[in-house]
Amino acid sequence: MVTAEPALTPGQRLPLSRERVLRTAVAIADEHGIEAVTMRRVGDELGAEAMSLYHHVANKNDLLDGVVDLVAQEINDVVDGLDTSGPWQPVVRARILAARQVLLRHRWAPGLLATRSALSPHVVLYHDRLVGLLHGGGFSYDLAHHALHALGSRALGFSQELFDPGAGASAGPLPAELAAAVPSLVAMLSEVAHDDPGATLGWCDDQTEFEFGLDLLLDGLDRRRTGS
Amino acid sequence: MVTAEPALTPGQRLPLSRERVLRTAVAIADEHGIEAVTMRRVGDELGAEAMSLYHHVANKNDLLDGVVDLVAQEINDVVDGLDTSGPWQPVVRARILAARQVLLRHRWAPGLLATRSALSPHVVLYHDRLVGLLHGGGFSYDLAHHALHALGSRALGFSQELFDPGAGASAGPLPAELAAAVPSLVAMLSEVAHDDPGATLGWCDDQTEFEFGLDLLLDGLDRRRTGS
DNA sequence: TTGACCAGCCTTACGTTGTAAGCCACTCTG
DNA sequence: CAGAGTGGCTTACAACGTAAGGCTGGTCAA
Repeated sequence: MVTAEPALTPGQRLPLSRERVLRTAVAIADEHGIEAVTMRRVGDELGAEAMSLYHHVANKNDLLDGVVDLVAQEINDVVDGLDTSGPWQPVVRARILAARQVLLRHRWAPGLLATRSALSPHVVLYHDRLVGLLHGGGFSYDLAHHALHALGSRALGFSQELFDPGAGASAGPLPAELAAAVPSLVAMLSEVAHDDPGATLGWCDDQTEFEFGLDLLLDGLDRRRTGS
Repeated sequence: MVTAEPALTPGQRLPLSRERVLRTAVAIADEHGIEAVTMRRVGDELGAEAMSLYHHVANKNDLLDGVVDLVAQEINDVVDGLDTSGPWQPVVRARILAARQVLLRHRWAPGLLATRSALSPHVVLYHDRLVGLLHGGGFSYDLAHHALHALGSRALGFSQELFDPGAGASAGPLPAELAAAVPSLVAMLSEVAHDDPGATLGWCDDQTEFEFGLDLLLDGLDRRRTGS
């Protein structure tokens, strides 16, 4: 039972709608992972047949696009409430970290975001506001443009980690024969106290590391801005 | 056990092997995209049946893991030939840009890399060498660890772009009603001369923008290293 | 030499997926 | 009241990964 429903006269069913379909898909993904989102499953959850969904979404691709946009909308709802006064850097930083918090509620979302080619209106909106803040903070549009590229997915609060250097410490050591071949990693991992394997966003992207990389970029951008 | 290739009498068929299966999968992906890589298709291409592949790969997941590792191996083959003398920063920079060149030959690879959870031995090797270079260049292991996280997928030569700010310029303007809602983006795009929509790596990640973001990170890391 | 074994191929079949096609029951509108 | 949506449902199909097992030729111990 995924959605709270208004009281209906018994026997009557709440009609489907694009909104309900998308929200149900998000709920399923939150609870069982994105791979559990199938047309039949979404239909089941709504007490309908898979084919009925096609009256509200064009196809599964469209459904996933809608799901992404819904998450992006959730991000915008959060960041629009943030204070935008003061120097650009803490403002942008807080905004990105707030977006990140939303994505932490939908761990499957970064992976989905990354595979969508169609541009979600709310993702575009998000970046528009970001450019506005940068420009208002003294960035030329040219530098703001570079900034968007440089931040990449970090602008929305996640980063792509291809391989988790901390996994060897927490999830058991590397396979022995591989460990012998990677002395620098072994040395690094034995020295790094990676004692907070807490909230990660997919690819060993814990909060501290995310903020480190983000600040590296923001500091660098500010230096480019002031021409120092 | 890798058997040397036997001289075949004409009409006889080259036997399958994990190596051949993986190389064929890479070839199919290069030519028709990663979604064209199905067990049946790989089998066809080898003149064999889909089920025969299972004698050489455990399942499709294993096949894709192998494909990723093959690409990573190709990267290692290239970067191992690079000069590693001199200051760390240009050495690492050149190495990452060389890795990028390999990925540009396999445009589907970044997307695949991003979805694999199992760690590829060659990806691990690549990062080991990178850590070695950083440490040799004056990084503490702790800072090197942060550096890996900060670079993320950029260490291997690509970046995750969720939305292409240049697409509006090259692929026709945004939908009109959306354009009206994003004044900052419109202003930015009208000012930015985005005249080289050439070699991109998936998500509007052209060479200039990639290098801009990379240098931002490398400069920042060097500053952290020297404690300035 | 012979017989057991087995690696490496093939065939058949099943469950799951997205979705095309079409039926039917409403509710509007002319 | 006729006709046209609108929004459900049923049926059916092709493509996918892969389980199960058959055939065949080569290897090797007895």
